[in-house]
Amino acid sequence: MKKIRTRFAPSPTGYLHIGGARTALFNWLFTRHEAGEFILRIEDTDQERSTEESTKAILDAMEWLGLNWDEGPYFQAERVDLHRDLVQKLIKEGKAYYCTCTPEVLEEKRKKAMAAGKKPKYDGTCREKNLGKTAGSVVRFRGAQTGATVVEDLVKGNISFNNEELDDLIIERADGYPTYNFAVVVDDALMNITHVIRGDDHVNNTPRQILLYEALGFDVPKFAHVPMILGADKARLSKRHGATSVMAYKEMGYLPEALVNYLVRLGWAHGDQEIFSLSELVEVFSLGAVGKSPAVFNPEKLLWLNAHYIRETKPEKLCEEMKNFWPAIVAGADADLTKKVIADLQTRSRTLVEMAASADFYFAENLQYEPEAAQKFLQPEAAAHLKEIAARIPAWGNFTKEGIEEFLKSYAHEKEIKLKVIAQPLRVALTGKTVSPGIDEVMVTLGKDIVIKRIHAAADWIAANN
RNA sequence: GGUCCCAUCGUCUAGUGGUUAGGACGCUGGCCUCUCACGCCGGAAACCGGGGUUCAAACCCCCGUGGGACUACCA
Repeated sequence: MKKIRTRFAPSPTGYLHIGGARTALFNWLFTRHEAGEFILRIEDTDQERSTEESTKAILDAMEWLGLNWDEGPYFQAERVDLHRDLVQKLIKEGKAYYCTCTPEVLEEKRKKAMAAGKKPKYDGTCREKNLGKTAGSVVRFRGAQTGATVVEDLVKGNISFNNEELDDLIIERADGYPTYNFAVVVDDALMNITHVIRGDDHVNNTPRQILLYEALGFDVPKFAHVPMILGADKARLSKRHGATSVMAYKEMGYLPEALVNYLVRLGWAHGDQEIFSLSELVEVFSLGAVGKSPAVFNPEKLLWLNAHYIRETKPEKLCEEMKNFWPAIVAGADADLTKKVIADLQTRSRTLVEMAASADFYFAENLQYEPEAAQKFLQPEAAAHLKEIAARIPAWGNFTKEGIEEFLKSYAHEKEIKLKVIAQPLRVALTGKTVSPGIDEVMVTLGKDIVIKRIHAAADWIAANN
């Protein structure tokens, strides 16, 4: 049996977007599952729109997602000699011909045909003229005009096209560069790609490509067209639906595991399972389980998955991830402290950005109180409790989560008050907010000294403001 | 317009002739509780419509309807 070889072939005309990432992911999973080889090829034959920055951005995003490749990146534009040779071969064999119709004339004819309610396909003006190469001429493929071409698709099943629907597509442009449909066939064939997995916006191109494979004498690979990703309005996902760049999600504080897990569940399922690690996916992924219908991108569920992975990830590892998100003051903080802060915040953060935002009070030199919080809880009746607690803490030996809980409870019991009577004022004193991690966790993380200092500061504040 | 694809809760989906149509996100009631989360228990919520085939159809067939893609000297 032939070794499985797949490829991801983005065009470097922008960042790697969500849809492309999922296509890459499906390719990668299928290949790793089959122990095949995954090739990366940059389709940069559009000289106008391709940029190096885009190429780099795509590579970065692939790496961030953990989608490594075995060969490449190859650059299609560096292979034009190959393409041109094969174009010449087709011309010699009478399977392609020069065409001198100008884009303007073609556009005109298209409009007319549309207006008359006819198919806007190339009318074959130059098909039998046997023209030679001239300035501005292009090369067209002489397509079959009868019969049918069947695409045997691994996810959609057999799709049949009447060849008369297919017109003579341009395979080499006036500038001497091959067009997509030609270059992709040549490269996939020459790179021994066995399975072409791509978005289903390509299904209509596939019969022409099959004809090209056959004309060139190449084996036709297997095809798998995965459905599109749509926005909330069911239109193809685009910028107006929100962030579509993979790296934008990194910047917004998403973990790659979350994005991968979310993306794979768009159009693919394994029973009722929702959570998958990359290695687990490699084990269970199959193209047969890919659905046929398009999926709407749902940011809420992504957020849930991200929260899940933030909760599940070890604080040590999150420390690393958090480096780009912490406020500036954290730079000098010691790793032990940041680890504790992360542990406190893990169940309460849906993104790393959120986590950083809710961590600021830990590092504040002079804690600011939220006005409503201070007004409600930093009242004279709380001051005595705060002072007494601060006075007792130094002697309290067991300064752990459990120890503090015990300390607070026994204090409340002794004073015959509810725990919450002192918990909220303490919370405001220590965090400046009414919402925070558990008061015991906060105290442990902050440490005795800062706790005492902040409680005194709150008592002073009460005295000064009443 | 033509060609092609698609169709189960709002969304992602399980389901391949006989199920109280299952799970997840979101929404929602409750429990837990020092606040907020987490967690746990419960609820509302779907087979696009019409014809067939069959003892029996979400599942098979046909026709509608709706959505999407393509229709470039873009990929």
